[in-house]
Amino acid sequence: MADGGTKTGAGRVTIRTVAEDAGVSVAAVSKVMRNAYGVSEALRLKVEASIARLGYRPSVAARGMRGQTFTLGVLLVGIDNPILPLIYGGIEGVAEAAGYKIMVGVGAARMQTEARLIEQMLDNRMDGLILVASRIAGDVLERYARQIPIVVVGHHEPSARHFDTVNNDDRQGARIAVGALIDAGHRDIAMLALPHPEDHQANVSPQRERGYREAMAAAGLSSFARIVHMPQPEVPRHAEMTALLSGPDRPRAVFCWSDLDAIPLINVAHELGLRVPADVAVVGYDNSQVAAMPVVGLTSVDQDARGLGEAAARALLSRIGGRSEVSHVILHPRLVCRTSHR
Amino acid sequence: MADGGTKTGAGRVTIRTVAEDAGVSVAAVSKVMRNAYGVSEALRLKVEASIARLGYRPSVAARGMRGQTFTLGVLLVGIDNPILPLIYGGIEGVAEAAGYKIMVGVGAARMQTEARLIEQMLDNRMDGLILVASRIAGDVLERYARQIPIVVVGHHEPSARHFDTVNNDDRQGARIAVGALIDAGHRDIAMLALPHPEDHQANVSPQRERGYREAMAAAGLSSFARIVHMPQPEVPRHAEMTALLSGPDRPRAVFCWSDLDAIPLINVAHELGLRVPADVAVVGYDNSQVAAMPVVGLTSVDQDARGLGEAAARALLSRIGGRSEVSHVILHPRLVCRTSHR
DNA sequence: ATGAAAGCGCTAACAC
DNA sequence: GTGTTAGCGCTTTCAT
Repeated sequence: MADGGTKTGAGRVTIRTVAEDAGVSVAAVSKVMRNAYGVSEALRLKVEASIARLGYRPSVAARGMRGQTFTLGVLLVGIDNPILPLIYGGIEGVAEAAGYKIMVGVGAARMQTEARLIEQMLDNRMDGLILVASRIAGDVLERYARQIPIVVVGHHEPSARHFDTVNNDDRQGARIAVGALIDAGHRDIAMLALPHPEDHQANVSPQRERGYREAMAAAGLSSFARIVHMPQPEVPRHAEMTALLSGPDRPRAVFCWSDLDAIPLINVAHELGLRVPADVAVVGYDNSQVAAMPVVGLTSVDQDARGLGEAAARALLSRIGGRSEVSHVILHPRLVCRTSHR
Repeated sequence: MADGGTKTGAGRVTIRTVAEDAGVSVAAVSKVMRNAYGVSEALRLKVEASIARLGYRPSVAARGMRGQTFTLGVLLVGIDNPILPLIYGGIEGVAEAAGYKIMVGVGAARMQTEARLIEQMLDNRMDGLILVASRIAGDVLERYARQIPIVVVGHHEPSARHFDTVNNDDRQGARIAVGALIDAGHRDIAMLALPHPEDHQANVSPQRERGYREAMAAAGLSSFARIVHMPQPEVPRHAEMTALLSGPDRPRAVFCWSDLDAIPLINVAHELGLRVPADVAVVGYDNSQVAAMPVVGLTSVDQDARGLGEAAARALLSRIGGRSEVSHVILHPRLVCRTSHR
């Protein structure tokens, strides 16, 4: 392997180097590093001086072999979903303030990859894990949760007992979105949803479908209700969307499970010469940056992504701190109105 | 801390567990794990059976204390740049095929954060580092490169000696973009660039500025050449762009250093009632997903982001493998034509 | 309050 | 070809 290496080579400053420099024991240095109990002010000062002078940085690897690594693992499903940076920002803010580092694992939305990623984090001795928009089933997570504190964001598992969840109220968000469409005078409102998942109600799309149905029913519009499930992610959605908007029974309005599909839908409408919202109104979910662009002007549900991240980090830290009762946080979404729905 | 823990607790399967189960020494197991030289087929089979049966996974932390971790660190500046997922995909493909894991560090574009991130990766005993769009100065990197193999993507340091670089030819890309504008009949072509960096020519924007000037000069249009530098990232660019497009000497065409600014510019034009490209033509750089949307239709330079990632990973692996001569890879960009430039 | 020493799980010499 | 063993840098009892 490469020469350099961080290995024991000549230069590397270890806890022992510091101890010798400060004229104390390694145990003393260790205690100072961890703010442990039982160090005199004088000793702490000496040690801190040496640490600063030598530029000592503890090895996370060595730490991980016995104690905490003070590192949180964050699992992201792909890095192309525009909501992720916001969630991540929230996590980072809280974690950093508490003196924790973050390592990110990026997984395509394949379940197998995700499981590998969790194990990788385990192998790296993270102190805790935040799973964002994971697709892994609840019972599998319960098993992992026995090995490491876990918080899940964007996946509804209200009956989970050994890991925490943080979500926005997807049903409510959908009701708000559909309500806005109804208030704007639309009746023939369709919904664009993800393909049917195997593990029923845990994912966000099915939750939003429920909210959609509830809102339609409450307005006496159940007869208009229809949910179009997108084909698998591998299949291009373009054809499906074109079919939806060019058929004879084209809906007058569409509530999309996510901006990820709402924005392409607006583009398909544009291609077909349909005006938004005059010919077809659209509301999305996530209030992503692209939605806010004037040429798009997509009305969208904002789920306070940063708040989700912050709540997740707080939950994880309290788990690490010893809490064992489960915690399920639900944040309230709000609608951001632009030009696409009325 | 939390009960569970991955610590030595009851269950954890270590190399010793495997050794006992297989009836061999720990060294034997270690060798099998690393495909090291000198293990009989019979022994290897026994050990592999035990590993599978016990579900053994080596601790990266422990590995890192003596040997390689088989983990590559990837430093991303923010996760909101749409080109990053592609680069990442390229890195991951090559790394995975070679049996390496990846850990991602996410840093806002603040330089101090980046340095911290590098040290964090060092602390975690990564085998090598890929820095994507880093802003860190070359001499600082040279220093870090003595401790760990480093490859930099999207930062021109042709004279670097201890770390490798992988880039697209930003000057050429700019020349192609400006050439397309000239071919479309435009003469009054401005360029939108990043704020002037301290470390002159290393970043991509200044390289693209050079290409812009060269192309303008070659066409005898130097008198039209003008580069508008965006304000610092904290300041909203909106006002600056509005000023550019609404002044009396509004340019007829704009080459933008990145889609990141080209897309907002198109939106500003839209707000001002300007038609693109009839009133103002626009060409961007990076060929991001949003650029491809029909409502945007942005002509943009594609720098083969996935190829950059793959080249970077290959370079890093060969560094780790022992190469010590420096390697500077340059890929060739191509223009993707849409509706915004003619 | 401080330090000595026993590991943590693994790799890499070095014996056999 | 296989096993023994000495660390890697740190945390953590347990003496002092």
